[in-house]
Amino acid sequence: MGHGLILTINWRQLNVYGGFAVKQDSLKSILAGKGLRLTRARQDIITAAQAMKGHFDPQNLYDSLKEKGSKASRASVYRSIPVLLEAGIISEAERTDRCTHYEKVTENRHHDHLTCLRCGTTIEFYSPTLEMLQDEICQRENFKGIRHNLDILGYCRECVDK
Amino acid sequence: MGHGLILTINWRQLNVYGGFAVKQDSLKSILAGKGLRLTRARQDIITAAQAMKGHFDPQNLYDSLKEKGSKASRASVYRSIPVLLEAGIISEAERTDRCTHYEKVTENRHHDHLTCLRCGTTIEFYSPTLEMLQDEICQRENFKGIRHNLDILGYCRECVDK
DNA sequence: TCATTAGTTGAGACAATATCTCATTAAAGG
DNA sequence: CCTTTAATGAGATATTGTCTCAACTAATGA
Repeated sequence: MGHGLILTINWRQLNVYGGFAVKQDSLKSILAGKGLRLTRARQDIITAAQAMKGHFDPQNLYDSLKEKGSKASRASVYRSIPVLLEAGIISEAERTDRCTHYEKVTENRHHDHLTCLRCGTTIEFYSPTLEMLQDEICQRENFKGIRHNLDILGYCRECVDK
Repeated sequence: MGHGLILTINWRQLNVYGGFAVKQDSLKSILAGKGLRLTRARQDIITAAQAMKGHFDPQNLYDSLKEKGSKASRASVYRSIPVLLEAGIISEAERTDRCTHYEKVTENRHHDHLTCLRCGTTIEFYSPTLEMLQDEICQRENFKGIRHNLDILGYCRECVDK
């Protein structure tokens, strides 16, 4: 499971995550393969998303764009999110009552989250067994799993006694 | 994991889920123990929640109340949801981009969901192994798990080829 | 280079969802 | 009853997400 799409793998190879630039031409051709264009707004959004630290929601991303002086609109941010998801640039981190949070895809592999109900801290974890188990469940139910969200809510070490 | 709280267990014992009435006195005393009152609005909301079939969101619940002629306001519905959750009367079913969906807690044990990205169908499943695995993960991370949400997104049997 | 085509955009309207305010009501316990 | 205080309803407000549409621009081919 995890990120799954072939496109994801290409993106991962194309992007150098230490702060280096993305190879524009290759990026462009991948988008082209999907009938998409690498426009200014899309570039700005991709750059901003890759510069985000930790979890962020669409509004955070928009704010960050404004800070950098980009003209990209809120609508474009929302419109780009499915693209960024499918391209493997970002992934869903957690869904709150308010909105969905995302995080950039880095060299880290897929992971799930423990979220503290008191202080809001999130602890990332990855369990291969859990991933396999989910694949099994999907098979059993004749379901083609694409991705998943597992959020375990509770209390972290610091908050458990309070 | 699953529902976890002591209060939940009490509720489960108090409520007869086949359509019988909730024992008002016990219910009241439990609320009292938390400094809460069993008001008319709260009663209506609890009754309505228990009468809901399948998944529902706050608006569905409010609509249902109006159908039954209750005066309870939308604000009260939103205000009651955390209470109903903690009391184990409802549980979170899934979070969409728009809002959170809930379902009443019945004699069915806790389960997770497979959600089809195309037609929106949800398939419920329960895996004891998966539950145990999560407990292990929590232990490993020194985290006190209270509840969790696992939503596997993908394509169901009918939609996988389309 | 220029013209055509079609995907994309920004702005703001709009819709949907959630929270807040506050005067009023009504439980609970004397 | 009376007091105290949680809870309420109504509507204002804030937040979040989608939609429309004229203008723009990337891609393509002449």
